[in-house]
Amino acid sequence: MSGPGVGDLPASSHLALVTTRHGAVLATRDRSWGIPAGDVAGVLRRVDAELAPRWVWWSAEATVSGVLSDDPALRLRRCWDLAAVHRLLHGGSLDDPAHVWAGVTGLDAGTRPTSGQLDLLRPDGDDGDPLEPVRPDGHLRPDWADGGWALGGAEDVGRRATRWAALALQASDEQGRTLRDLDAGGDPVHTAWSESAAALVAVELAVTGLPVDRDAAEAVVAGVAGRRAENPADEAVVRDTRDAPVLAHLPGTDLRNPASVRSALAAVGLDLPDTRSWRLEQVAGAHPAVEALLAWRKSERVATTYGYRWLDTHLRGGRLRGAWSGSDGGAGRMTALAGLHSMPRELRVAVRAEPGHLLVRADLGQVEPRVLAAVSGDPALAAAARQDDLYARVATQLGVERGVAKVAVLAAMYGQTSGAAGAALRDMERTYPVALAYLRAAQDAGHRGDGVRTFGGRLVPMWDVDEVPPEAGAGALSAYRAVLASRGRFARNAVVQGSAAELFKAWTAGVRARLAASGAGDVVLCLHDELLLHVRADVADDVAAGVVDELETTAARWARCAERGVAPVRFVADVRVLERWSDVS
DNA sequence: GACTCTACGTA
DNA sequence: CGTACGTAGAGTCA
Repeated sequence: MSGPGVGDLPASSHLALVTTRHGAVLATRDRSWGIPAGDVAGVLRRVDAELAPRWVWWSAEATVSGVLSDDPALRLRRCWDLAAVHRLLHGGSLDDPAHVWAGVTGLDAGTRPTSGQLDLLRPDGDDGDPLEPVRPDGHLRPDWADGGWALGGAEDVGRRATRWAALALQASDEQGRTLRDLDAGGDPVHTAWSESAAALVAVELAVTGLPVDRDAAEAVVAGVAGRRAENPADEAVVRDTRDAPVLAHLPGTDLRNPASVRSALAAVGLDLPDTRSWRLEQVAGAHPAVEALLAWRKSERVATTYGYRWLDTHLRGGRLRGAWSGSDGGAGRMTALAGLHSMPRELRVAVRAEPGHLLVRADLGQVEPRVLAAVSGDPALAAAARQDDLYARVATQLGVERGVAKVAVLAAMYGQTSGAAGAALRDMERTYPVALAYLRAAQDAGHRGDGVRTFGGRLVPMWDVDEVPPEAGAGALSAYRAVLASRGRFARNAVVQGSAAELFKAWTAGVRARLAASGAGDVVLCLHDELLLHVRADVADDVAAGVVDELETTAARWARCAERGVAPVRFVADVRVLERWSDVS
């Protein structure tokens, strides 16, 4: 068998893709094509270029990772990621085929069979045709759900892959129907597209990696944490050198044991409830040991987490790589391993464009309050969000200093009620009643234990809380109330943070599409509201302009939901062309 | 070895 | 009694 001819497929339609170690299968509703292993990347490249299908797969991770190892520059344009859409619709982090199929069929995933149960309870395997992935009870057979279908000879695997591809198409149709009926402020179907793109970006990011200059990185590490140790004994020498300045003030302290540090500080007259940095900073002048300890903490952080071991583990061939998730956590932000989301700013000087290339850094300004204005439909906050500096306008509207206004807005979104923010919050209630009511509704839902949905329709489920019996003591009761309150704060924040994540990913998906079309370069880092691109130097300025343009496209799409009470707001990005991430301009 | 606690880097 | 995430070291328990 060979790849499909161009005329064999309808353009711009859903096209299922399943990859195996023997090759791949493409399928429409009524036809399928097999592709031998060596041809997969080439055929996908050609079909994508000529027909621009929306590729349907169970997950980008399972389907595309292998293809990208053969052809790292392959950029498939549009996709429908069943796992990503499942998480959008149903929340949570479980998105394996068994859960996806349970979501599609409306079955309770908790009743799905597992391979263990199959062995124990059904020794005969008498649960239907082994060539049919769906059992009579509607669940996937465990040996299909866990990938067992892909084991065996090329012919058998090819047959099963064809069935698996057909099932993926069926699942995507059903997900699409559910999304179209979903009651959300935004556009769930479009969100499904961008969330699918984000899942693909996650796979691409793991392959592409962040360009890091090892010498520059090691120079930073050396300056902050000391030289590279030559052997385990030398390791102790370097560590003692780091510790010495603090031990001069607090002899005999185990710096890595918070209890030891706390009692050592108490011994010099500083009785603190804990030894966290922000608390130490409050008493910085009280004793020279505090300053030494703060400096030590910084260098110890680099030494243990972002030092030579980190570089040796994750930096290869000038690229720092880690696994990514396109939507993780409660609100569906992207996450990254290998410390890619939390490397200290000091190390950004080592993130450097390769020869002939430049970085394009773009970060969204004040994105969460702008998102709040849009999704809540608050006219006054939206008016502020049409300004370059939202907080300045809020300050005018509240009649306070800009700094106070910023704290008040952030406090409202995070659910803070104490301190100076508490007072400013009352002014917020008066000035932005619609936005505050929106936040309160989310908080109330979370408090009750009900899930909330983001603008794009992502379900953010709430966790269960053990009820306390009526005769419970005051302590148990207040602990219970505290847990309910934390659930409320989480929900209040999730509708903003999650919707902002959707805006970011829609923007990122568009930027990625432009990069793919022009061949200008790659997305190399996604940092919640900041994008880092690595592009050919000769087109860097064009790419930067495209990034701004793409943000306007994304914002306009959001504004099109205006008839549903969504306020048109402006989203702004600071876009710069740089050699090093740390560069100011 | 799995788990919790403390701590801290990023947004 | 301000949100989310990932990583590491020390301690606890088995």
